[in-house]
Amino acid sequence: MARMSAAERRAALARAALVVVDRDGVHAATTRAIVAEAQMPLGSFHYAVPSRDELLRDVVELVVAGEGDAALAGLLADAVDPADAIRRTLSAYLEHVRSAPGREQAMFELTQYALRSSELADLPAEQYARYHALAAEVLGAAEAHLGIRWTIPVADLARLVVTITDGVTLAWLADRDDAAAERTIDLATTALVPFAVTT
Amino acid sequence: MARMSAAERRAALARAALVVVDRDGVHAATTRAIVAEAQMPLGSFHYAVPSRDELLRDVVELVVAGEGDAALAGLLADAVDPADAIRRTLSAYLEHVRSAPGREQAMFELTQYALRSSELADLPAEQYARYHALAAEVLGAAEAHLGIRWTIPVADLARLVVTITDGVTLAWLADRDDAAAERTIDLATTALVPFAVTT
DNA sequence: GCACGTCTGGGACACTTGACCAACTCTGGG
DNA sequence: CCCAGAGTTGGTCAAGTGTCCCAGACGTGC
Repeated sequence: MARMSAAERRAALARAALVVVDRDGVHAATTRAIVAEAQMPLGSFHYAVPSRDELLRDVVELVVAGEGDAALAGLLADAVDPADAIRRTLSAYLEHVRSAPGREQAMFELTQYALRSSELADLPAEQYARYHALAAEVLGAAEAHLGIRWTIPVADLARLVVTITDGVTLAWLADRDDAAAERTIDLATTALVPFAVTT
Repeated sequence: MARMSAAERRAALARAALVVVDRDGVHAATTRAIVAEAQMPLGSFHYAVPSRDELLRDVVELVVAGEGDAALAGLLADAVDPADAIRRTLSAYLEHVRSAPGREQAMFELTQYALRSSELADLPAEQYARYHALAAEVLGAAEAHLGIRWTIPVADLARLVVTITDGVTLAWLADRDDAAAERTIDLATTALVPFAVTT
């Protein structure tokens, strides 16, 4: 194995763990599966990381960061009106989920796992705070880009948006019904539009 | 141990497994933990059930059935208008979650677990079909009780409602923010009301 | 009364898991 | 040059896992 610092090795292990969790689920992310994915000997694991839970914390960080990048990537591009913008944004999110279902499922699994763990119990709250902040950021940017104003506090609307994306994702993961998911997004769009007024 | 048929024993094991899953999570629902909860010797397990996964299938059935009872229990009681009815129903659901967070989390965990398992992969689709049907039933009953009509197909609206309850539950489980959850419900109510017209 | 099929329950097996260690190798600063 | 400390690695441990087995107890039909 190439020589690398403990910090680098830890980061590499976190990336490998994410690959395993994505492909096989959290319950399959054993120390051995992770080092196999990272092509390291088992001994390296506890040299770079104090415990398995500690590494999973890193993985959550990784997932949350990745989620942010995807959400912000050029969504408000060329929408003609608020309804179009909302629909496109939600559809883009669904597309993001469809392109990597395992990763999105891993996100849920990690949240549930953390909630049950005494050492990781604080993570989910932080994780969702980040999601809500991210959604608020997108909504705030939309005001400027579309020449509109939200008639209710952006923080509240952000939470509702995350609620909808989570719910749509969960149902789609369960039944993989693309058409139904699109219809739900259309409906949600119709329901959200009245919260925007043109300035 | 009292004498009982294999079928009865299987049902008792399923109930015990649900208690364990509720309290400690799916990953803690080992054969030994389940038989300990049911106060049975370990040997009884594989006499009554061919495999652990097979029992988890029963548990999902149990949860889904219980969920249905809770959702239908006197929700449309005494609402003065559609908005009130929607808000009360969603709030009642949130209260249901708050009173038994472990069970609701267990529901999500079981869904995710089933999605990863090759033998249980068909369960989540069925599970969500039941949820959607249940929501549609409630919405249909609301039309009669409230003297309204939904302006869009009830099936589509049902999926949106499940989307919202799932999303609200997920966020609340993560941050336990009662006030924020209530605000989300208020907002969702406002967004849904336009889909109802009085007849 | 008695055999036969159902049920009981303690023990065992083969395997996986997270964690740890002691012995080795390499590298950079004095 | 050399040596202290950082990094590497295979082996090992105790605990826990799902599954299976079998000797016995029970209760029911003949």
